[in-house]
Amino acid sequence: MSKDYDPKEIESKWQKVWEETGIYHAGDFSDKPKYYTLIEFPYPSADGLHVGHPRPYIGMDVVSRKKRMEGYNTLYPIGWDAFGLPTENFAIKTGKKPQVVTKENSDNFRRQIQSLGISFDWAREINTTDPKYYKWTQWLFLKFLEHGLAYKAKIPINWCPKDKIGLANEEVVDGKCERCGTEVEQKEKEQWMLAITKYADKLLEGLETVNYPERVKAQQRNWIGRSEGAEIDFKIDGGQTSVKVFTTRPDTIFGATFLVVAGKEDKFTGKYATNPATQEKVPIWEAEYVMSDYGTGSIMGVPADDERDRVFAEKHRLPIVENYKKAGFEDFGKKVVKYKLRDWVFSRQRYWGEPIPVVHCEKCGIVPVPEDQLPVTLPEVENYQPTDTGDSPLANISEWVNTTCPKCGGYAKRETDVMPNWAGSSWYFLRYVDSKNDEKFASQDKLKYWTPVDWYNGGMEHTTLHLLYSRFWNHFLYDLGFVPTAEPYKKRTSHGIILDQKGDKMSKSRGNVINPDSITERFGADTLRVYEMFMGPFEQAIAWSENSLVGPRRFLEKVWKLQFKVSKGQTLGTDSQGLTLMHQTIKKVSDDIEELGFNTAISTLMIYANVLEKQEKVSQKEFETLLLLLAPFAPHITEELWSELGHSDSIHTQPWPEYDNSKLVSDELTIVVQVDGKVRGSFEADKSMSESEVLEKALKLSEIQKWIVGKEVKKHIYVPGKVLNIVLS
RNA sequence: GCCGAGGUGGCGAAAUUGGUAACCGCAAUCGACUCAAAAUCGAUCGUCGCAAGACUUGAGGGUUCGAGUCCCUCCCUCGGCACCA
Repeated sequence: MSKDYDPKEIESKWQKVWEETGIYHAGDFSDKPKYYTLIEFPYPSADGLHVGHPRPYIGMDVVSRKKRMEGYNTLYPIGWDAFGLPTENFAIKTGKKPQVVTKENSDNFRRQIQSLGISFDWAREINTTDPKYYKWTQWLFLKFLEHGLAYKAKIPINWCPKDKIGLANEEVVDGKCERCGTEVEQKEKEQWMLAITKYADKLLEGLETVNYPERVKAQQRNWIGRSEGAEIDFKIDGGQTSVKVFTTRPDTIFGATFLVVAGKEDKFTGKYATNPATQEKVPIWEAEYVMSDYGTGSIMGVPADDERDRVFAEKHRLPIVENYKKAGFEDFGKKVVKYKLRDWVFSRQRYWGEPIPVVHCEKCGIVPVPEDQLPVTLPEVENYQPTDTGDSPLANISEWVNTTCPKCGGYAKRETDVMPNWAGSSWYFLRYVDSKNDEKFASQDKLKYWTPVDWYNGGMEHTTLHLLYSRFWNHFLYDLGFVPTAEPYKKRTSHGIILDQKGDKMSKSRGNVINPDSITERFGADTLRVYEMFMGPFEQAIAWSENSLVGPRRFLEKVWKLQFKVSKGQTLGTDSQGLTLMHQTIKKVSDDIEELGFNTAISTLMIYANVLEKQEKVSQKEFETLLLLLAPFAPHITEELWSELGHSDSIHTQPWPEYDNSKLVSDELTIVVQVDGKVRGSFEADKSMSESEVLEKALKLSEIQKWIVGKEVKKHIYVPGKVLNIVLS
C-alpha cells in the first residue's frame, strides 16, 4: 500500500533533524572554497511575516543550498534589524517595553521562517538592539568621530511633525515623510552628521568594480550626482565684492548676459556685476529656479545656450547674444566638482536606537566615551513619548544624562540623541562572520576568510539608502585597515515584491496581507517555496494568486508518486534520449539558478518529471537526479524520498549532479524545413546526416514537394541540426 | 525633461540570444472513473476558417534566406531622479 504525501508530517520531522545535526552551520575556515550569501535582515514587526518576505529568503536559499552541494563552505546568516520607529510607537501606545516587544516579534519571525525550511545558520543570529551588538555600532561611530567624519552641525533639517523626528534627505519623498506621509517641515537643529560626501568619488568609482544590475548602479550614480564644472567670480562694485557662480559650461561665459541668485539671497539683487570675459556689466536677478543648496546658489545666465535661461531672459527682456565666442574650459574661474549627495544626518531625537556614545563637558566640549566603557546602554524609561521641543525622551532621565567627563572628571552630560535605524544595518554583514566576538566587531582572520559577501540580494528601495550607506561604512573600514576589501558586496541582485491578488502592495493598513502560516498549513512549506519561485521572474513584482498554488502542489505529488515506479538497482537511464534529457535538465537547472531563473528551472524539472511519469519504469539514477536538482527548492520532500531510497545521509550534503557535455545533444534530431522562410514540414534525422543528405531528404517530403513543384530551387540555407530553408524566389 | 526596466494567448509566462512563437503552470471545455462530487487520468485550448490555409509578439518602416530578438521613427506602462546650472 502506498503512502500518501503528507507535508505537515515530513516537514516538521526533517526540520527537527536538521536542527539537531546542524547541517546548515557554516564552520569558520575550511579547505573548501567559501561562499557568502546574504539577504537583507528583516525588521521584526508586530504583524509577523507576510508571503512577500520569504521570496528573497527562498531565492537565496536555493542558491545557498546549491552552493553547499557544489562543495562550497557556505555562509547564509540571518538576524533582526530591530531598532526603529514602529516598535517605539507600539511602546508608546501600549506601555510595553520595546525590548520586550522586540523579543516577542523576533521570536514569532524566527518560528515562521524556520517553518519554511530555509537553511539559515541560526547559530550566528544577531539582533541590532542587543547591547552586545550595538556596543560595536557605537564603537564604529567613535571611529568616524576620531577620523573627523562624524561632526555636529546646526543645519536646517527635514522635520516630521507627526513622528517628531529629523529625517535624512533619503527619507523624504516628495516633500513628505517616507513613513507616515506627513508634510515635512524645515527646522534648525544641532545634528550629528556623517561625512558621506567625502566618499562620493570612492563610492562612484567602486561601482566599476562590482557586479550590480545596471539600474542599481545608475540610481546610485544619479544619487551621488557628480558634475564637473567651474566656479567663476563676477566682480561687483569695482571689485570690492563678488558673486561666485557654478557652471558646467564655462566655455559659454561670453554669452552670459545676467546672473541669477537663489530665491532668498537678495543682497545683490538689482546690482551689476562684471562678466570677466566680456568686461560688460550684467544685471543680477533672483529666481526660484536656482537652488540655494546646489553649486554656489548662483548661476550665470546664458540665454543663448540654456533653455531655462532663455525663458527667464525673454520674460524679463534681458539681452540674448548669439554667435558669441567660446572660451576654453579653464580660461576663467577654477575647476571644481559638485555633488548632489549631501552629508548624512545621523542623529534622531528618539528612544529606540543606539545612544550616540559621547558626553558634553563644559570644560572639554564633546568627549567620546572611552572604548572600555562601551556599550552606552539605553536606560529604562517610563515614557517613550518624544518631546515637542525636539529633544529625545532620554533627555528626561536625569540620572542617566548627568555623568562625569571621562577626560577631566568634571560634570558632564550625556548625548541624548540616538542613531538612525540605518546604523545597525550598515555593518551587520561583517558581524555575521564572528557574531559572538566580545573583543572586536569581528576578528581579522574571520573577516579575511568570509568577506566580501559573494552574493547579496535585496530590495530596490534600499539602493540609495542602506546599500549606499553600508558601502560607505565598508569603504571607511577598509581605509582604516579593518576589512580586506573596499567593496562589501561582489554581486547584488534584487527581487520583485509580491503584490496582492489585485496587484496592490500588501500592507496592514490595506488589510490585504497574506500570512504564510495559512499557506503552509494547507499546502505545505515545499509547495509555498516552489510556488514563490515558479510564479514569475524573480526580479519582477508579481501578484499573488491563490489559485495557482495547486500547480506546484500537483507537481510535488507527482514527484512523490514517482518513487513507486523506481526499479532499484538499475543505475542508468533507459535509452539515449532519456540520457540526453537528463543531462540537459542538469545543465538547465544548474545554469538557471545562477541567473535567478528559478521559474524556468522549475519548469524544466516539471518537464523532466512529466517524462519520467510517462515511462513504465524509472531508474534509480533518473529519480535521484530529479531529487537532487529539486532539493534546493523543496528540501523536505526530497529529503524524505532520499531517505526512503535507503540513504542514511542527508540529500543536502550530496554532491550536485554534473552533466556531460557530449550527452547534451540527442542522436535523433528534428530538422525543420522551411520554404522561403515559412515552416512547411519537418522530419527526424540522424545526428550524422550531412547537409546534402538533409537537403535530398527534405526535397522528397510530400508536404515540401507541394510547394516547390515546377519551381526552381535557387539556394538553400542549412543550420546544422535545426533548420533547412529552401529558397525559391 | 533625464536615467533604468518593460509591452508576447483568458491569466502568470517561455523562447538555446538571428533559426518551428506561445515550453511549464493556472483557468476553461469535452471525455473516462464515480450513485454523485472531489481527487486522478486522457484529450482540446493564440485569432479567423468546415478545410486547405492565412494572420499573429505595442504601432509603422527597414536589414536578412529567416526578426519577439538587430536598426530607424513613434506610442504606452512601471521604477528612480528632477528648475542640479
